[in-house]
Amino acid sequence: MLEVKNIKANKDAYCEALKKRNFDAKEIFDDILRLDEERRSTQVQLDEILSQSNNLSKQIGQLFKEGETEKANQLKEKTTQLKDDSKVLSQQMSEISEDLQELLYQVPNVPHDSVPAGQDEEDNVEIFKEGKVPELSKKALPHWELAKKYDLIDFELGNKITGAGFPVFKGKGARLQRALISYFLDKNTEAGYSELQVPLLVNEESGYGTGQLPDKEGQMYHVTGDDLYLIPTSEVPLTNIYRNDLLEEKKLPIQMTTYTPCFRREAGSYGAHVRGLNRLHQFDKVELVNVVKPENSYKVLDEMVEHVKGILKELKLPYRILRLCGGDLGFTSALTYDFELYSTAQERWLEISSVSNFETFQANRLKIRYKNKDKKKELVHTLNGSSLALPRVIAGLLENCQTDEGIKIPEVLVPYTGFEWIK
RNA sequence: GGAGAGAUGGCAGAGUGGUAAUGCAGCAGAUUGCUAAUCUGUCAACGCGAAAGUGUUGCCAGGGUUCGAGUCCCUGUCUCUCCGCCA
Repeated sequence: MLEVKNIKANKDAYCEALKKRNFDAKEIFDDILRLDEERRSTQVQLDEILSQSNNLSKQIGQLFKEGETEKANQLKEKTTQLKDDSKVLSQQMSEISEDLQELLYQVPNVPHDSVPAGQDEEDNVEIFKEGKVPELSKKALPHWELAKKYDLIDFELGNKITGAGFPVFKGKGARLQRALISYFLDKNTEAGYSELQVPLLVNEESGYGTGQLPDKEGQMYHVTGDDLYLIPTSEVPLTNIYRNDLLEEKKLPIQMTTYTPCFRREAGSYGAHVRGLNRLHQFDKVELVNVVKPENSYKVLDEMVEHVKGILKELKLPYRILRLCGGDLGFTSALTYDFELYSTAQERWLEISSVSNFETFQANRLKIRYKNKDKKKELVHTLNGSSLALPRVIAGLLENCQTDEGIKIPEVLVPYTGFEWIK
């Protein structure tokens, strides 16, 4: 959620920047500023009336004490009008605030200067590429075939237990996944992140805090019996840890990492591109969240990108980094880099990580602030990134590391898996 | 799941209808010849004001009664104790 005072100060610049997202903000900004004016003038009137009514109450109390019942009763009559007025005004006040809130929720984050204009993923800009795409033999298989051949993942079994998109990992497949989780968490804690374990179910308030609600309600599994939501990403519980907090400056930066399963309904996405591990209803992910001072956020964003690069480099997997264009940028993000792993057998790129700076957009909704040097309260910047989404890393790993003899496990993982080959 | 008790500022803790004591911590200022003491000020949100200031709101949340609610009534949430169940 954008801050009204910033919209006021930078209206034209924001409008221009939002065009990169193909979002026409002019009208909605006018409405927001108008409602903000209304809200303030209404508050002035309301405060005045309440002030009078408080004064009268005090007088009445005093008169009763002194036994001047008649005078007190006279004053009581005067409060009736004030009461009616204040009811009307406070009703107006809450309507205006609600309308204002609703409009603010509709405006996406203002893209960073470096974000290219564009319609969709076609317009994303590749900024980095690394790792050799292996030359595979004619016999190379996509990961779902490999998973079957080596009995690593059973997709049909998941259908039986739950439904499509809930695979069962088996044997070395399960072990490989566990190894990757441990490896990622170790890399993250080495880099200074503190490891947490968080709830997989969140309440409505948390959903609003990070922006999954109200827009993306249909993407989350809703546990109606207790009115809770299964997390679509651990960003939700992690970032909500600091909801409504006023942090001390010395506490920043806060760096958190966690491993959780993620649950997404993915309604309406079926077809060839969702085969195998490409798109699941339940998948594992190791996440990074940073809560930082505004002046450091872009430096931290770069560090996160370097950190994820380091992991992929060690795994020796071919990947590229994209700077997302305005049209592909998530609603809450100011700047996002996507990491894509090349899936050799499928001959396509798979998104395995997304690293974003939300600036104050989430912090404003979540009310995460800190006291700066001048003792002024200021919103923090929040950032998050995956490190990494497990199923697609496994898909790419299986496909890229396959040989005629079997699947060769990357060296750095061997201490975690306890085996070098899947044969 | 059943029964009972409770929820007040960063923390501790008073307050049963008249407008939130007090203590500790933190921060700021003053003062005293130094790891400290003492005194004063200092909660948050939203406004108004050029500023000094100043108004409103906030005692778990949401409603209600009242001229006036931390206090009374209704609903919900959470915590604690006991019982039941249980990895």
